[in-house]
Amino acid sequence: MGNADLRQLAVIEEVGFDELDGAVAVDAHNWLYKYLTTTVRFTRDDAYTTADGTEVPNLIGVVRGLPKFFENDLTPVFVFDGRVVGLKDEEVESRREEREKREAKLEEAREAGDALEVARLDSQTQRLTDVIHETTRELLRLLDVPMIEAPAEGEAQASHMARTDEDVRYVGSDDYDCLLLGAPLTLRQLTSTGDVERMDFEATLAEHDVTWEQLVDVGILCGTDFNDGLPGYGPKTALKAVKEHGDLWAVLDDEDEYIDDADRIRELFLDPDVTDDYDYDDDVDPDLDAARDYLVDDWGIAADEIERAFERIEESVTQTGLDRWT
DNA sequence: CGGTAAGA
DNA sequence: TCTTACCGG
Repeated sequence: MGNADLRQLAVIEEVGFDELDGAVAVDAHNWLYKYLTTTVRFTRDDAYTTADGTEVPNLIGVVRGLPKFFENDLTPVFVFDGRVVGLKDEEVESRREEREKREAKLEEAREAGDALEVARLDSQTQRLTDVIHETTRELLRLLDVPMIEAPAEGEAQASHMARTDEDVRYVGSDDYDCLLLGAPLTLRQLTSTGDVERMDFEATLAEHDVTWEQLVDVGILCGTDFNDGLPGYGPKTALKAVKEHGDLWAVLDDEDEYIDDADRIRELFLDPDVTDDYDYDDDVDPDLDAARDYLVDDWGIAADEIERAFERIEESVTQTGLDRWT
């Protein structure tokens, strides 16, 4: 039941930032989530929580995460999710169960007086709140960072842009779904300090001598966000079966198995709900004073927490000028 | 999602 | 060698 199965099939190369340039369509949800779970420490609630208890770890996270793009000649285009798409009842149900399990553990920790565990579980349940989304957008707006609203899933829109928009060279996401969505080059680990992983769609197809449709079929057999996959089918077995029988239907026929809505799931990857009706200006001209005021005056962020990040943004944006691809 | 231990 | 289940982040 994991897309991580696809890692074993994907052609992935480590690349240095100096090998990259151009625009990258960043899956905003994935980037924010990753940033909040890795960089922002739940042990330091104080720095990220306002006087009235609103948690806005994203404000520091976003402003500290941006210089990495600018300093390396990458223009981020943040792609936000639209409406939630296509989740089956089973998936909704299992998420509800997960949430209830977490809440039970949280209650348990509260009763035991385990403050650290409470903070940890708390930060897991909160995560990407409406406030976090709204304030992230406002901050990006002030910093003049390009943003796109996806009609449905952000990673689908980002993958579509990388496939069809000649100015967009990469998708930025850690999600292996991007491979099934046909994103030519996906940059993983953009939030970490080390090297970036570049996942190559065409090279992956060539490596295993399969078509895009067949790769999607392999993914469905292993299991995706939308289905459970066949028991006993991991990446190797699924790939072998699809190549042997040609496509998903032939494999299911041979195994006398059935996957609910398989045709619909296939379409979610091969022909997702995306739009060409977007535009953005990659000539980034941030209003640094306004952004700084927003963080410090409106949200009470300590000025010294963000000063260095602002210096880096100012230097990199004014020095290189991010408009050289227009 | 990554790592890993266990089992088939 | 491959799949699964679990945990910690």
